[in-house]
Amino acid sequence: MTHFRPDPENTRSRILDAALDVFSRKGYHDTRLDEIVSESTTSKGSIYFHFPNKEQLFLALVDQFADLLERRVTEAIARASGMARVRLALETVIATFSKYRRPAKILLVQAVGLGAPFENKRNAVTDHFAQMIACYLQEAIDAGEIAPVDVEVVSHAWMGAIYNVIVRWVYTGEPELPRIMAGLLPLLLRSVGYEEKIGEQ
Amino acid sequence: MTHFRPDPENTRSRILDAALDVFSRKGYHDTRLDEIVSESTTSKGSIYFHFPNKEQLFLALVDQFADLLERRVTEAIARASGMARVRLALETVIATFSKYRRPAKILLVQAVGLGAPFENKRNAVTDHFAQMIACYLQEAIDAGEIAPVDVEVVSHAWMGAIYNVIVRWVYTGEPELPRIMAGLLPLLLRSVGYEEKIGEQ
Amino acid sequence: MTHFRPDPENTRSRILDAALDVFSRKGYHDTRLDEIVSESTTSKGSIYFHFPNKEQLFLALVDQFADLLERRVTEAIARASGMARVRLALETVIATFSKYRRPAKILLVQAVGLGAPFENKRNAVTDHFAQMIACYLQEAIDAGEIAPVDVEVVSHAWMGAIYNVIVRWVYTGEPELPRIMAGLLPLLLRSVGYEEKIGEQ
Amino acid sequence: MTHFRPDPENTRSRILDAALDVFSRKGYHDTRLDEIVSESTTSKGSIYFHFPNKEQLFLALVDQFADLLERRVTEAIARASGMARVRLALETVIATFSKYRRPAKILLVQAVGLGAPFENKRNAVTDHFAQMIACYLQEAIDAGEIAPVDVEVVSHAWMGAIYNVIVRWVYTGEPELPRIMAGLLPLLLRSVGYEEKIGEQ
DNA sequence: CATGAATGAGCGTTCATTCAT
DNA sequence: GATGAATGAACGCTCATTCAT
Repeated sequence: MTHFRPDPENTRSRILDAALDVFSRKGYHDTRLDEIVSESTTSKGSIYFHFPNKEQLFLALVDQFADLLERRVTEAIARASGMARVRLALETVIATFSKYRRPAKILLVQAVGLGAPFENKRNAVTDHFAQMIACYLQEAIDAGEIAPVDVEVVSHAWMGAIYNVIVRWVYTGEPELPRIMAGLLPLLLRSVGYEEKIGEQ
Repeated sequence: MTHFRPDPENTRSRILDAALDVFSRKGYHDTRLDEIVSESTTSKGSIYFHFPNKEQLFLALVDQFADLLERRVTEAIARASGMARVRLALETVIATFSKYRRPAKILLVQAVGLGAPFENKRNAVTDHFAQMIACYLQEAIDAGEIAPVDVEVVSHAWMGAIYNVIVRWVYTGEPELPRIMAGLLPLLLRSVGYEEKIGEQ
Repeated sequence: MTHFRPDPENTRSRILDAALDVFSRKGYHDTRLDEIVSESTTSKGSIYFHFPNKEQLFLALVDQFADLLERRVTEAIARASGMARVRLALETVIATFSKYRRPAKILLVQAVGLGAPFENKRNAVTDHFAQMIACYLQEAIDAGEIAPVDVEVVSHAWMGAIYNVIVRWVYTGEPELPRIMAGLLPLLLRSVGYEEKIGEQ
Repeated sequence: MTHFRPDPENTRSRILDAALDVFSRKGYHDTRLDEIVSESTTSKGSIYFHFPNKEQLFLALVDQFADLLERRVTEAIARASGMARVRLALETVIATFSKYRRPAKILLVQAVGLGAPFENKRNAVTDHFAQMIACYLQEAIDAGEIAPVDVEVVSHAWMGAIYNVIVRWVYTGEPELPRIMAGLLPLLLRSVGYEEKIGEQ
């Protein structure tokens, strides 16, 4: 057999693309390496050249998306403060999940309930953003923008609220994104007694 | 002289107990039927006499807990109406998850990300309670107790909020249950503009 | 498929028989589990039910033969002493190798040059018998039957001499066993200055 | 300005050196081409430029050492005859094995038990020297230096004796070389009734 | 000549499921 | 009803070999 090499430098990307597709559709355990192989027009050997094993290939996808999420949020809140920053963080998380359906499904669904090496992954990402939000919330409380609340509980509740609505949207496509944006964000902010002024943003 | 005759229901229960224990600790895929066999002091054959296969054994546990949840909530809201009923429903869901740590873990974690035959299960349970809550919320809105909101978004956001806080508690034991109860419920109610009166249960 | 079970208790033996046959013909690495499966009229699962892995299956054969060798020699020398005992030990080793061609090939050829878990096996067996012989030789020296020699060197040289002649016989069938018996034993005994009396034994 | 042009023989040697090292340490099957690559600071392609495949690379080492052995023995016995020639041949074989520990291990251990293409190799080398010795022995018998013996059995027994003592020394370093030299050679010669005169080299 | 990414046939091992006892 | 030895399809992973650069 001749080695068809249409774009030598991109083998790794082609693998990641195919893996993202198959993993997000079938989940970790129902994904066969052979499916990724054929979908990526590479070979088993290539996968194992670029990734140590199936698990690490999966985790590479999760990490890749977690990093993207982090970057987006960090950029978004760069010049904001107080509740505006909280709002931007939440908004960016929702928007990013919405924009990247398949990575979102991998992080929020397929990475759940796996064994020890994975389990912490989703929780780690969640905790990271929850802590970030808790921190900003506390600042808003200290600044007197909102009344005191249990920021730890609030931040994790918010992450869960976002996750669940997004997961449902990932699966069913409902409710439509505008409705989510319009309904979810005010709901979260209202839960800490922060009413957005009409016409803002 | 009477022979020792094993109580059939007893065997089935021993299997379910062992399955609950192992599944909740290791998850669906990392659980070997052999582990359930040894933990239940039964046999492979017994498991396959009482359950058609591994999948159905797992689902039996999920169903069992979903039914319990349903019963508890139904009882709790029997004589209430309006936002009081909403409050009771949420409260009961949280309380029941808290009381049954391992079944909660199975429903909220281990049943996630499995193949088609499973994932409908978790989503079905979630949807069921979300719809129930959406329905009661709508009544409260119609009754003028709270301002109009997107009940579909709200109910799924609430379920997610509860799930995530509970999942974290299942894993880490934090925050302590009283704090969850004190922090989460008011948060959810406040998110639809419903302030509990001081002193109210 | 129905489970054909002609002799339920003998599955393990059938596996060992087939393994002995295939391993002795092809060597450890060139033996495929599938070949043992078909030759044993069992299944892959059965092999892994009775043995933890390929390596241990192979070692079971080696150990089995090493034990047999030990037993034979021990019985043979039970009531002898001095050089007569030495002679009997050597004779029994040669005779047993000759009688069990395939196990001999496994121990003397196929178990050589494998990785760490095996390597010591052949050496261990060799050392064991060499030490035994060295011990008896020393007694014969102390008793004045033969002149002093380096018993450590002698015993290992003897084992090697026997091994090599047997290995050649295993491969080529030459020289014929009587010639080996007639030529090898006197050679070894003469090497320590012990001449057998004509007509003895 | 002259370009740096790698000496082709140098590359080939580096590969052989690395191969000798790794093969002698890990054996044929446990050696990965990648290990030889890194140890030789060359590349996969280089190995396949200089050798047709792994097997031939291994055999090149065996042949190289067999040739050396042959040369040494031939030189040593050039001007001798009768039992003196036999003694010199044996002595040179032992001395050469002792001097080249790693090649000896490859020939005597790692080349054993491999598939058809190899095992003829080790056996061929053994047979070659055995026949050479058998031939010289026969001459000594014909010349009346020693009593008649089965030269075929004797020569293979001798090779085995030497091999086994050397193999043990290769693994354990025991017994020390002088003891081997002092003990093994007289033992072999005595086995055919040839007593060295005191004071003789 | 040298390089190393790419290939893919091949194999050991797992484990849910079956069924004779 | 209970038991556990037996089954075999299925899969992750290895590694010698190739060849475009």
